[in-house]
Order: sequence, then structure tokens, then C-alpha cells
Amino acid sequence: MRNNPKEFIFCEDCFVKLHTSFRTLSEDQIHQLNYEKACNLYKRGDTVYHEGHRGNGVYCVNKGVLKLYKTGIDGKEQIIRFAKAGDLIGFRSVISDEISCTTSKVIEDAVLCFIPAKLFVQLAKDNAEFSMHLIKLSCKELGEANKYILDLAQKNLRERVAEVLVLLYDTFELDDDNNIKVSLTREEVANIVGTATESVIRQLSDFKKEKVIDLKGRRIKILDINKLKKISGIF
Amino acid sequence: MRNNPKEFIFCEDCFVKLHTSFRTLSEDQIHQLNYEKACNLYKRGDTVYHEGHRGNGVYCVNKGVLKLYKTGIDGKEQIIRFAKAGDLIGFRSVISDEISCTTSKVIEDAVLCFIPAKLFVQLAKDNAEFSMHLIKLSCKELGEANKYILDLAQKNLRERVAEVLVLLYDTFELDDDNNIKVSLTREEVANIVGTATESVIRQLSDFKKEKVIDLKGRRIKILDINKLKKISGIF
DNA sequence: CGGCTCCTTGATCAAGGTCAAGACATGTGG
DNA sequence: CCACATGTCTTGACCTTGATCAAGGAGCCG
Repeated sequence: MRNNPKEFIFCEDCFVKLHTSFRTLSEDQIHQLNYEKACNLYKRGDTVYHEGHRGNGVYCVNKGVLKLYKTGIDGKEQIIRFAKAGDLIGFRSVISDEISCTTSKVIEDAVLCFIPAKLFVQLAKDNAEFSMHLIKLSCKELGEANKYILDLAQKNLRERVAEVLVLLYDTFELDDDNNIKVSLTREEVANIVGTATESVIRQLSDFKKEKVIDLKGRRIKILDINKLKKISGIF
Repeated sequence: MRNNPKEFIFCEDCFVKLHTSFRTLSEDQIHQLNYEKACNLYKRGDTVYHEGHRGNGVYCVNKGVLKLYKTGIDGKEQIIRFAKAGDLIGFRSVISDEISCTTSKVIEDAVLCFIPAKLFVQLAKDNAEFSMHLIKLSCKELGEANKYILDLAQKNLRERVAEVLVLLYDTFELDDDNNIKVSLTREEVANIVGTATESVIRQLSDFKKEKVIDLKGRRIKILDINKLKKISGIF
């Protein structure tokens, strides 16, 4: 379907491997993984898989940033989470053998390694440590999703925007100039917060007035992360 | 800590077992489970475990209904899900070795079998089929949580109340008189929907006026489930 | 330069949260 | 049996939050 540039990455010495569940695999299993996987380059805007489709494999993010989102009634995206180097995406639907519940789209050019569903499931069945890792992974995601539910249900816009800034800070860290190291459109920020684009813009300018952040185009500079954490209600 | 009446249930012929991940256990493992587990009766209002505490085991619901909720800033509960006969609760924190992210409270008198964390984890490690079941379980919950996030972020009150009624219908079914077979306070319904008690009451009376449901005290009678599904945006 | 896309701000309005009061049901003790 | 207290349910009035609509500005690219 796609015809993305091939990338050659050897699982044996992939630095990402060390940070993923794959580090629990045996040498043989790693060889098999290396043999069967396929790595490709994806550009910003590329869709890796679609909500509602059957996932025929799992992707390991070697490089880049992706957003995973669900699409609402009028086509409005709700971003569920981001994925960056070392993250696995698409494994929920492969494991539970359901259709994919999110769409994943590239935000920053990415290198993804595709692992066929059959192999992935086989690895999980054969290697107890690997499968324990996967359970932990999904349980961790579940915990975060539950927290998200609470926030959406009970926090106001100001608190949620602050919280998202903290989330971005934690996930992507800051560059030398204290800017959050990811470039999102205002609409994308709104689609995490669960609000209208204009509302996010207004709240961001408020934070700017309060000297909590600074804005330069799409770049968000963090001036007072503790204040943000306090506003968001994280202690 | 508690001193609940003991209940004697034999895993070997527990009807609930057939519907849970435990059906994948070997005969030996079932015996071990039966030997180490402890079953107790819990009354309405009892708290089984608390958010923020370390879970030292998993509970298998043999009978009754529980709500799992997170507590918000001002003490407002956000109900994440319900548990009924055949459901496992508390396994997220045991598996991921984190503190519990929800509180679980009994809504209808329940019989719960407690399985020590150590045994549970051991079973997962020893039995690949069992652990695959657990992954599927958490992936399924994750899918539901993601759906919930979308709904909270994008649907209005009317749609969400309708959706919760459908959820209750699907989860608890109807009695002979088409009443939903669970008794929740209006506040509890509001804590699922993520809104104020008064707003739920108003929306329920609207639905009553529209002949979609009927209300008699706490009982909710479903008159037109398809209309509700349509309103909620589930097709 | 014109034509994009995205960002920003202002004005307006509706959804739903909050507060207050009363209704109703239930249980308790006298 | 009544009087009373308690907890939940319901309704009305009011007001805040944030969504929507509209218009203009800024930046980028062919």
C-alpha cells in the first residue's frame, strides 16, 4: 500500500531495544525478530494505521513522534496519547484481536519497524517475561487512561491546559532554550485537552500574561513548570 | 482489618470460573488457587480497596456489584467501571506493581474471592494462556477507557446520559418489568456521566417526557433502547 | 505577489454548573 | 401511632464557562 523508503536497523544492536519489552527476548528470538521485521521511514502527516481497521502487526518506534487519536462524530480528533522512540504502537488490537481503536499519524518524521502480528503473538506466548512486560505496558496505559477520564470529567479548561503542558514537558522534554521539544498545532493541543482551538489559544495567552510560559509561533517555552503543576492539580 | 463473614466456594466447581481467565488454569493450578484464596461476603457500602494503596492481591467477583472510581479534587467520585460476577478487580495494580488507581466499593452485596498477589503473578508467569488472557483483559479495558475519553471530551450531556443508560442496560440487563437490574443513586449516575447530580436528573426527566424511559424512584425502566442508542451516537 | 494554512482576538450565546428550597421516602425513638 | 431527623430526589433561578461565529493578522511557499 505505502511505498516508504526502507531503513535498515539491526535489532541486535538497536539502541531502542534496550528500552522496550524486546530486551526480554532471547538471542534466537531477537534474530527472528530482526529477520521478519520491516523498517520504514514515515513523513509528517503519514497515517500508519486507521481506526476501525484490523491491525496486522505492531510497530516499534525507532525515531520520531506520532499521535494516536480517535475520531469523533463530526470528524474532530481526540488525541489519546503520543508515541516516541522506544514505544510500541498497535499492539492493543493485535493482542486482543480487535479492530484498531485509534488512528496513528506521524507528527515528526519517524522510523518505524513493523512486526507481523503472528510473530508478535508467538513471541508473547513463548516468552513469559516478554508477555509480562506487555501486560505491564497495557496496565500502565490503562492507569493513564483512567486518570485522563477523571481529568476530563472534573477539571476545568485552565487546569486541563496546564496539565497538558506538563504532559508535553514530561514526554518530550525541553530544548536548550526551554522550549517544549515538539511542534503541535493549536488545534492538536485542543484535541488533547478536549476543547475548541480558540479556547486553548485564549488559555495559552493567559498563561503567557502570567509569565508561566512564553509563546513564539508554535513554540511553547516553559518559564515556571512548578506553577503549571500546581495549576493542573498535580502535586 | 475487616472481619467479613467467610464464604466457602470451591474453585473446582465455581460457575464463575468458566467465565474468567481462570478457566485456562491447569488442574493443579486450580487446586492451588482453591487452597490459597479466601472468600468473603461484603455488604453494600463496604470498600474493598482504596485508591493510592498498594494492592496485595486480586479479587474475583463471585456475586454482587461493585463500582470502581477515582476520587477528584473536591472528593467527587468519577466512576470508571462496574464489576459483577465473573469480573476480576485489582489486577492492574498487582500486575504493574503500582499503587491502586481506583477505589472499589460494593453497590450490591457481594461475595469476593481474594487471590494473593504473589500467587496471581506466579500463575501468570507459569501459564502462557492465562497471561495472554490477562493481556487481552487489560487491552479490552484500555479500549473501553479510550472510548470513554472520546465521549467525555466530545459528547454533550444528553448524549452521555443516553450512553450511560445503554451501558447499564448492556452490563446489568433488565428485569421482568424492563427495569435496569441495578439500583444507583442519581449521584452515582452523575459520577459515571461526569456531570452534576441535578443535570442528570433533568436529563432523565427529559427522557421520561420523551417516553424513552420511565422513572419510579431509583428504578429506571427502559422503554426504547434503540432510541437511546441513537441519541448516544452508538450505531 | 497571491493563495495557502494557521493563529489570534472580539462578540455573542447556550449548555450546564451552582445555589437554594421544597418534596418525598424511610427509619428512629418516644 | 406520631414527630422528627436524615438522605435522596426534584425543580427553579441564576450565572459562569467555554463553544461558536466572524474577521483580521502572521507566516510560508510556489
